[in-house]
Amino acid sequence: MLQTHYQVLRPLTTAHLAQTMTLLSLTAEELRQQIDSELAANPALELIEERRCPNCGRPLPPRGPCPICSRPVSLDPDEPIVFISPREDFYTGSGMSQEDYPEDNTSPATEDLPAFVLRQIAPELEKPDRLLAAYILTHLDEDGFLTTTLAEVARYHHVPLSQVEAILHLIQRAEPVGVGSANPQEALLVQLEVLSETVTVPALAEQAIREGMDLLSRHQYSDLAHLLKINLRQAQEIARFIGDNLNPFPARSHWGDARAHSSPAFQVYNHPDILISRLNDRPENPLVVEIIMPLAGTLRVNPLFRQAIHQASNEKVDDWKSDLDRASLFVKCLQQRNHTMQRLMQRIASLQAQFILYGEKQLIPLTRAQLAEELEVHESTISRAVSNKAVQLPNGRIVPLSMFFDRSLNVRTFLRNIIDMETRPLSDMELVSMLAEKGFSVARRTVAKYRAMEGILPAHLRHHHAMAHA
DNA sequence: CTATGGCACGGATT
DNA sequence: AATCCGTGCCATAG
Repeated sequence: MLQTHYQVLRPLTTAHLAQTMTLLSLTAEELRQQIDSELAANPALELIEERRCPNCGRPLPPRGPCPICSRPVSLDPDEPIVFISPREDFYTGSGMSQEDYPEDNTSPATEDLPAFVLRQIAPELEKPDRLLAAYILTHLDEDGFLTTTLAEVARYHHVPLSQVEAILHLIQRAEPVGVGSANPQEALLVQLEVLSETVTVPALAEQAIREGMDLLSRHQYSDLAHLLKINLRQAQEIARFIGDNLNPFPARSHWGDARAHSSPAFQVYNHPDILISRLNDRPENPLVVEIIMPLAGTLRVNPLFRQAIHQASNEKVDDWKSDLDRASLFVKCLQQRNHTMQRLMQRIASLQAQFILYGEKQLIPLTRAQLAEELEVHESTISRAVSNKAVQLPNGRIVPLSMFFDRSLNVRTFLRNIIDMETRPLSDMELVSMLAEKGFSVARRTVAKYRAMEGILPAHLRHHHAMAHA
């Protein structure tokens, strides 16, 4: 069913293997950078124009017909359609400029973020610094994060790094506070610092963000408590403070359209690397899985370059030849990455279709090792492919791809459910038997841990707030 | 005495 | 080889 036009599916050389592995573990965003630099460095590589399906207007995968329109009618409706989807528009890569901010969108503050910020800080800057600030501000994504590095800016403008740092310092402290940070963590730290000038903040909040960022975003409060050497309740208080007062995405216009459950829910999500939706949004249709290729068009070895090599002068010919080899290697590796991702997602989407459609209760336990065996690849291949990637589910939630391998998520969801519906606070022991009825055998101690993970207080501290459901 | 969190151990997973 | 996760044991709080 996968029409793969290339002969080589098995790495031929160690170079091939190494590069494929590297590419596999990159997110779409990182892949974009990799491709950009490769394209810039190698004249033998060529980007050919994007093809769109004449029928539905979608960008087409590198080869073959439109995966949606040309789908055989007889196709098994339970089998997801998986394909590589070139969508440059998802990324505000290197060439982004002001008009990327839509005018008609939301508050006046976001109508033109760079100008808005620049206005605030311009009075404090000399003219050359103002230019530098403007330059930095054009390298923000829609969450207000830097899409470049300070070192790069400094190099580009031939100024000392310290100067750039000073300007960024100003930018970050302008509204929206934290804008221009490299990542959510940095943004939170800046916000915390600014906040601490006016109000008192929890003593360990900074350490929590600095060292426990991932625990925080995954609601693993017990582990956070452990890390900070405090008790669970204090950890939850800190998390709550952070969730209430700080915003990991300072410039995000609508942040949290798919909010999670109870507590201060914030999740660190980047752009999705994979999109899952339902064909035409019709419930009876199969799932559509798009693996994002952050590129408008297709990469290939430039045939003209290949011809020209015969006329190359003798001293150049070796260089050209190596360019050619590199280019074709790169293209091959890219194809291999896509092929692996496609097979992987095909299998995952098929196995976890119920989860994708009906939620966390339906998640079936799945290990990377198991999948590796089925797909006949090495375990580490699956690991690389899964790590650092984000998936957008049909309901709009963006979750890490690793969630498909979460061994206990379904149990925890049931647990949450039981506690939501309880009429009197149930002890962990009672919860164990409730779960047993649902077919989960877990130890008492484990229930306690799951509770903590979900940020649910122990029985004697739970009261009844039967209402409060949206 | 009961309920729960800390710590640590071992097996599974990455 | 390193890390994660479920579990048992024990101390402590109520």
